[in-house]
Amino acid sequence: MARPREFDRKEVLKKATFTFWDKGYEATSMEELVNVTGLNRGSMYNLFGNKEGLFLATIDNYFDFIHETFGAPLRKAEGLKSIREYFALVGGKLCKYGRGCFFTNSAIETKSVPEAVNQRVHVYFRTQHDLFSKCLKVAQEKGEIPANRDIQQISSYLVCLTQGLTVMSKLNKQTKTIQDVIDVALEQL
Amino acid sequence: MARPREFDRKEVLKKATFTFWDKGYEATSMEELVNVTGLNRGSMYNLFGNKEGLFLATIDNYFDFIHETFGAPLRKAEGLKSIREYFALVGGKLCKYGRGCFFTNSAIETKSVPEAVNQRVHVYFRTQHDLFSKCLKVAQEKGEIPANRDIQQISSYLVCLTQGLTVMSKLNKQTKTIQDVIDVALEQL
DNA sequence: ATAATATTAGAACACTCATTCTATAATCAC
DNA sequence: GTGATTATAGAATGAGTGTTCTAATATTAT
Repeated sequence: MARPREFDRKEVLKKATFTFWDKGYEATSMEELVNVTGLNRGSMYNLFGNKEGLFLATIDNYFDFIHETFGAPLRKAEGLKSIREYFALVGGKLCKYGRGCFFTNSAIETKSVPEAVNQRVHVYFRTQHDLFSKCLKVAQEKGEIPANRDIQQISSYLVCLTQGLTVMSKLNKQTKTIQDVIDVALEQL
Repeated sequence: MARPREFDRKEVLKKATFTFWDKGYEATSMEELVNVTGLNRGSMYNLFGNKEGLFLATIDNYFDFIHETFGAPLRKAEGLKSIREYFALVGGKLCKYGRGCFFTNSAIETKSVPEAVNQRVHVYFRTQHDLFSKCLKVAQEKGEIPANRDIQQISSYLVCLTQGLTVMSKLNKQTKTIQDVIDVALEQL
């Protein structure tokens, strides 16, 4: 039998995620990742293969985080209430972390990032769109929004809103501005 | 007297701008910039000092481009009409180029980009906010929007919308989706 | 204790990066 | 022409990159 690991894969991944999320794929060096995780270089390559593999792992890790944290209100699909709850949550967290969204950041960096990451980013935004659609459908059944409104259109609008908020949170850290935008944006629903 | 230049500074800058705009600061090498501009390495450093200087020059060049192209309808300040015109223009160009907005991309890359660039990015978004405000004020005077609405709030919302569209144009190149979002977003104004 | 396996620390490698330097060629005023 | 100046082509530099390798150390079942 062999010597057991001295580190926790989850912990390592978490630290790497924050680093990539903060600085992007290209600007983050393995040197820095080794320092920040405290993990040995060799163990790093053993665990994740290479920089691409590690980045993919952090993207997956982030997806799980998003799914748990922000997906929850949308999956309840209780109509407009769920959507308002979602944006309240997003607004709060965006201001708190000030890093924007890891997926959005990677979407902007699309030309440098491994192709597998681009695919996951697309899946994520499609998932988000679908979740909005389901909530809006319920809202329509409840009579919260007019029956003649195009749900796909509004879903795209809400995806756009999320991405806009994401960028703003990297520029302007004032919680009030983010909250103002959410208020105006959801007024019409 | 000395030998005259064989290149046009404006042309060089244009090519460099597209490259940085497309790939970002960190992922673009001087090697590539030398190839893409056709300019000699030495002349490059003579003209712009270093990579930072060149990037700053492209950011300024891009600002002028934006100011001329997209600023025009907003500076007319004819109320809601100007704002609708602006988003029609933005929607069209975003889809056509598929590069997003150079300022937004740089805002996301904020940690790697020279500090002077971050300052310019902030100035740009403040300018955009102010232009929206002026248009909305006129709209309010004309009675196009209710007198009790908060203009600063709506301006922030429109800035957010622009940034969201920008990100979407890098993800989804369908013109229809972009147009759909603009339609929904401006419905309430 | 021994054998087997894993982790560690860090040297080594090949490559790319931004930048500088050198030598040559081209242009102009005189 | 001469001399001054500048562009050009590309070699050279030194630091940083992702990755691999080596040797030593630690752990555990037997």
